[in-house]
Amino acid sequence: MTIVERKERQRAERYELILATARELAEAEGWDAVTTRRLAALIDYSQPVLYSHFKGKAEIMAAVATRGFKELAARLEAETANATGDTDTLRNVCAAYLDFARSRPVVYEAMFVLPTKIKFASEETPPALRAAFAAFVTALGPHRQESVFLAEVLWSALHGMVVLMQSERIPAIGDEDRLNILVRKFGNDDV
Amino acid sequence: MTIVERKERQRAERYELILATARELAEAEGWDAVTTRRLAALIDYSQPVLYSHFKGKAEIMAAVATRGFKELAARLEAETANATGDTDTLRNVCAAYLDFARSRPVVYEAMFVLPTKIKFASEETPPALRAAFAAFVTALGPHRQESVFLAEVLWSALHGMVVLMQSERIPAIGDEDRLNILVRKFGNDDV
DNA sequence: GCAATTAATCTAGCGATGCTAGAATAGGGC
DNA sequence: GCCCTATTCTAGCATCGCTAGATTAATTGC
Repeated sequence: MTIVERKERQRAERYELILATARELAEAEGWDAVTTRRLAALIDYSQPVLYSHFKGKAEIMAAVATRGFKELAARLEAETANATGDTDTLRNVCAAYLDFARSRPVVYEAMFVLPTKIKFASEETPPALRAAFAAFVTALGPHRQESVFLAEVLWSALHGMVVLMQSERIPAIGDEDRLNILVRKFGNDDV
Repeated sequence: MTIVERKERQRAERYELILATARELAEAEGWDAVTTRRLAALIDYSQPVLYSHFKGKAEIMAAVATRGFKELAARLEAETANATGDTDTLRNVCAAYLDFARSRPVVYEAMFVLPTKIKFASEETPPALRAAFAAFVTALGPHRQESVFLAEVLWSALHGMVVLMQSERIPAIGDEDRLNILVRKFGNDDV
């Protein structure tokens, strides 16, 4: 069985190599530059090898996105876990979300912008994605009415800020100010 | 000169035909289906004719987007103009924005989602786009601190709701509830 | 250790895409 | 009616995602 194991391990390594290379190429030149030919050349294999791991380019991007969900969830949960009960938890979670988007713009794009087959807000939703959303609900504090809708609106605002900034539709400067406003508006002093 | 005039008029008509056809095809099957070949076939001309009007597909989409800015600005200004001073102005403007996105999803996509050469928040920004943004500032009411940043955050929230809904990342139901929350949070009772 | 079988990988190609150079065709001016 | 100019089309390029079939490598059976 050890031969089979070795093969499986090598396949798994190549799977990871494809994902890492796709992400790096996207980070360097954008998703449009991630063509199956370039990706194959970068991993020193021919095109069809990609299709033995993934059904197509979209599935590669979905896999990169799934990794992103895990990282995002970890970052957000780190903030809610450390929550000392002070009122800064909401701000910290929002800041962590914006930081993630800033540090991994193309992964963010695959997760939340580009067409994806990943199901949101359904039973098939990946656990990491649910966890990330749950962090918003937690950060908004307990005992609030319509907390799911509230979290959706907060997330919408953050997402809007991210994509409008990334596409240069709102200025990069003002970042901090906008976060301040958002936290003030969604803080726990109910209006 | 009458012959030249006729030619110019025919060219202008064909320009409009291209834009209308591109929009209709996008509305029917999405922007991916708007290929230069299909578009040319639909207007009963060959491909290169498109390039005598536009530099490329991106420019056609930008032209459709520009028309969209005008329509959006008109819709939003209709709400701020009718403002009787009551507190519903903000809600009406937000609702008008969401309605526009709902009624013209692909135009909205060209305006605010897809990569575009149209400059936002700069001196080259089209007047209609400025007017639309100004409507948000107005709707938020006078004498408010950081009114531009505030408007940017409001717009971000609305945009986030639109794109996350259109890409099925937040559920279609809850629409009304989310609007209620947003208006409550951004209402003029400063916190 | 060698042949036969199976698995892995590659070459080559299909039907599209956006875009364009050069040929063909129309139209207006004299 | 002829010529010239402007318009439009035909045909093709490079590239895209993806795949069938040939080819090579690895594994198994003897």
